[in-house]
Amino acid sequence: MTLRDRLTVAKLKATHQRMTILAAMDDCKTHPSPEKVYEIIKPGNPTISFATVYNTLDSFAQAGLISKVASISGNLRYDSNLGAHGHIYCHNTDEIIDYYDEELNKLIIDFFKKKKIGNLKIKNITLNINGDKLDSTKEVTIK
Amino acid sequence: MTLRDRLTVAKLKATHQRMTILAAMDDCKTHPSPEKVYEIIKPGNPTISFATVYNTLDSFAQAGLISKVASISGNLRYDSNLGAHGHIYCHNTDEIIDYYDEELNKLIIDFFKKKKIGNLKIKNITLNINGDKLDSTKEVTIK
DNA sequence: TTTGAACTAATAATACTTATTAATTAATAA
DNA sequence: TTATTAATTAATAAGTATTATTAGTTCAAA
Repeated sequence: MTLRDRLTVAKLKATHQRMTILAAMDDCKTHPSPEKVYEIIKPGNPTISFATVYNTLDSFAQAGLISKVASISGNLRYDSNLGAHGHIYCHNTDEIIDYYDEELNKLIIDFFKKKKIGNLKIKNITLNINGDKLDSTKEVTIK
Repeated sequence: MTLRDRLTVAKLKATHQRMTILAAMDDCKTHPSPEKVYEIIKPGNPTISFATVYNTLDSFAQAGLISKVASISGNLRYDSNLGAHGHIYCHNTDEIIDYYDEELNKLIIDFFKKKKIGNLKIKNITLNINGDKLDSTKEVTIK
């Protein structure tokens, strides 16, 4: 689906600013802060204001186009990956890395089929792995 | 262990302010923000400043006496429950509720015995359940 | 096109967090 | 017990992050 159509489906007017920001989120594999998104689009779109980026990301999250990610550092972070997945939080580098494992996903789904949580409309269930990178210049590896 | 001893073990001087704040955290079953902790102790300790509460909570977290909890709303939240447990995030009420299930805990531990995550020193693994309370005047129930 | 509601840019206001510093306090040793 | 000293605190200033305001602009429907 095109950027325009996705915005229309979300009942948001398809403005240049919004399409630019949505495209940037699509491309961004990290979990960027509003500041970071602003830096990414700034060179190609010098007239888009920071407040617009900030408010637009919030409206995208409200509309379900992206999601907010809880962060330890306290800063806002957004996630363009809407599928079920977990996160690895590297506290010492402030990185948030996606974690997905088919088997784990199934395990969790099966578990919550049996469990009942009342008075709550569940949006999603995610597994968080908290830790510190040992070598901050290298990647975290999963196998 | 007494409040005094716990502070001493953590290599923090056992001041009146710290013992007051640590006791408040012990009693607090929610996951309070610095502001909330300040409100709790204020009536009985009108001379303790907000900055002291703020900085003290941070030093407690550094020392491992309590832990920081990631929050969606972006505000700092602390947790006095240091055992392995997950959280239920109610986005519409900004509540964070502890979730612990013996079977789930075992499932996750067993899973990560098999998985290897490299270049990361894992502190803890928690399951987050995100959702909205249906009736915000009532509790979330688990069974 | 024209029209009107939605949106944006710029910036002001507010809220949150961190830093500074003089005064105070706890823990140690005399 | 008191003196000493390094750590801590209160008060507040400074720095960031977030939200609100508003005049002007843009989009999309007619």
